[in-house]
Amino acid sequence: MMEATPLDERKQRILKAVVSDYTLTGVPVGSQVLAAKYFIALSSATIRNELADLVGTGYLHQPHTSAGRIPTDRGYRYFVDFLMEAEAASPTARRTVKQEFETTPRSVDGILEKAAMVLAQVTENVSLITAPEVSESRIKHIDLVSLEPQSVLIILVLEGNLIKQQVVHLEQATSQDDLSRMAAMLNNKVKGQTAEELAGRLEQLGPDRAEQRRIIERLIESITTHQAQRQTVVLHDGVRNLLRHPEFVEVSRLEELLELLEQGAQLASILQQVAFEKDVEIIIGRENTSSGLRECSLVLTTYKMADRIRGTIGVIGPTRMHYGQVVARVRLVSHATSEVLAHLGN
Amino acid sequence: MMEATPLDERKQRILKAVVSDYTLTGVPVGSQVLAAKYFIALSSATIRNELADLVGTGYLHQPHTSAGRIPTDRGYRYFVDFLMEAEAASPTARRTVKQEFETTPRSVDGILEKAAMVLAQVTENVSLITAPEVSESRIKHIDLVSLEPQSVLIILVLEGNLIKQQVVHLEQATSQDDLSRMAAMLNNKVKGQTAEELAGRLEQLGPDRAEQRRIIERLIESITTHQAQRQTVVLHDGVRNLLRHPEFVEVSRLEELLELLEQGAQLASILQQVAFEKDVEIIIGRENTSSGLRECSLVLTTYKMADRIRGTIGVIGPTRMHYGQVVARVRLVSHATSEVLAHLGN
DNA sequence: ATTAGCACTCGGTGATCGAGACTGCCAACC
DNA sequence: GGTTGGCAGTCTCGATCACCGAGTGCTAAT
Repeated sequence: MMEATPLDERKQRILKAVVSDYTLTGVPVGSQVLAAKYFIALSSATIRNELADLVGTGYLHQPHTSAGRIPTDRGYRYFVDFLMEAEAASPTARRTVKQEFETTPRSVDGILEKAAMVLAQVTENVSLITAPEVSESRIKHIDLVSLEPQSVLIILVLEGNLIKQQVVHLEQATSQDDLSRMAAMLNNKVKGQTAEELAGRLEQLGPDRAEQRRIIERLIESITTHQAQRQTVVLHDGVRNLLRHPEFVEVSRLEELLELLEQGAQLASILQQVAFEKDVEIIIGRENTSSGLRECSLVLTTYKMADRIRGTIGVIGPTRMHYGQVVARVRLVSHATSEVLAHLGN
Repeated sequence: MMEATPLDERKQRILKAVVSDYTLTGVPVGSQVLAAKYFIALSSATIRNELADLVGTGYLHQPHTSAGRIPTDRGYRYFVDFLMEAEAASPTARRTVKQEFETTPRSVDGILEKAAMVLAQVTENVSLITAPEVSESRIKHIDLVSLEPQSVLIILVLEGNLIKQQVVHLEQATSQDDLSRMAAMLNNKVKGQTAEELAGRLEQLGPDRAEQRRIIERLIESITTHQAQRQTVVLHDGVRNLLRHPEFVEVSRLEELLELLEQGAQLASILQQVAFEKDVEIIIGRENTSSGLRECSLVLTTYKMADRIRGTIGVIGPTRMHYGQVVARVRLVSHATSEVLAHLGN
């Protein structure tokens, strides 16, 4: 591995200029362009020397001998960590987000879908959103519907009007009337708890008729285990945006990426590992463990509901992206989404 | 437009051979290849004469003077209408479908998602499925949950354990207890009806306390109108499969297609127009009204639930596809899906 | 009606060449 | 010593060209 050479101020400015120009044009940046556009005071020869150093220390890459320079993953990393200036989201983007969020469905699902759509639109990349963990969500309402004598449909209404269903088989036949009574009782007991908390509360149900108790235990057990083993859902939108980026004319990259998106599990684990301390997390190129993301970067942050962090929201795009702008817009949509979710009520 | 020349038997055989060979190889088919592989008894010169006729009548196309022939949309149409032989789905495909459907979720949503996945896999194309029309589905259970004093969450459990939710605002505050009573009453009255039928049944509710009656009217009105204006949902899967087809190296085609898939409305209207008389409907290339589908074909059929046709299932792929095989596999998955849905119970 | 033969057309491949863009290096300069 | 102008060298890219081969259309013979 290259040693972590500290960069002097001029090298930093040059690196920054290379990243800026390259993200803008997509063409390797030469010393003359740099001298003309960014460093009027310096000659191209001087810049050449500096560029050679930056290649030597691994921040820049030279596709071939007579070409300009492009940033390496390491160069991008240095850029986003130290050089990138905070940008504000453009008025256009703000307006789009505002308009789109003016009318939203009154459910978490619908809001997150819309958020994915908007984020894809304003960043011109693929958006990603993890749905809130069901097991951490408070239960608002339970309903039990008899399907067959020994088969019950459990409906959970969670905070944010998120609805989850599951079918459970009982050992004994149970009528809809009995189920309704149990549902009424459960509603009093469990309201406002999470599925996780439910597991520990079994004892507090108090002595009831023994058979009902058995059934209720079965139902609660089903709820807790079912939700625990459920893998995180990742919504996405905007794949069409990728096609506009020249780095995806080679279809093989796209194929790997689509595979990741369509199966979802691997992405879920990446998104769940997002460090929550930082405001916005950026993962660049080969920093990704998935080989399909070698040429991509992720810009991720979190969103909240009821003042708790509930999920990850962000985008995936080519490594050559305008990080400042994307960060600003991801943050914008994240805040807007949290805001809308807050108004959903308890 | 070309006149509809009836093709003599030899021309038919040649057209069939061209389609078969071209779908297999992807290379324009020449007279020598045809003579060697398909018409040992004939010379290439004879075949050349026939080919020239077929070009003249619009069934074949010649990319340039010294190239072989490829089928036109018209050629494909003639092929699928008159020449295509019924194929059986391969044992591999059968096995895949069987295995995948062995464990399915006990809800329409989950089953259709799985069906989309399987169909994409066995046809190596993009699969499409329309969800059943909610307004035509029988209501199994209604639940009312108070969100805020004047705001109610309506939960409908439809046949197939399909759950639909909506939020409705009331003119007056209503307690959860009152809502629960109304829900119980509604459950007795509406069970087994469709949302469409509900509209006409208002009168039969009988004289109740006037205020409750008003609320119930409001709820039912909300259900019927809400469902009516809901646009059909189109599930899809397998976009990654398209990238394997050489016709999509040109990314612009892909972009149009993705746009269609991600917005969905236009596709929905196409799928809903599928003629139900025919077993399998095939739409070829420019027969499509959408410009994004100019180079694609659709192979569509229907699926059933509770012995009624409920939706469309099929694939979208390049015009150059192995129609016989795709038809067999679409039919296979359609039947398997209907079968699984039947076992969901009422 | 079929076919062998033949001249012709045209796309694809590979080689060649020149222009242009940059570099690296060196010597001169401040 | 850092900086700079100059220059030779390298490499990509696009255009041009010739050639090969596949495939055709036509004609005359069968």
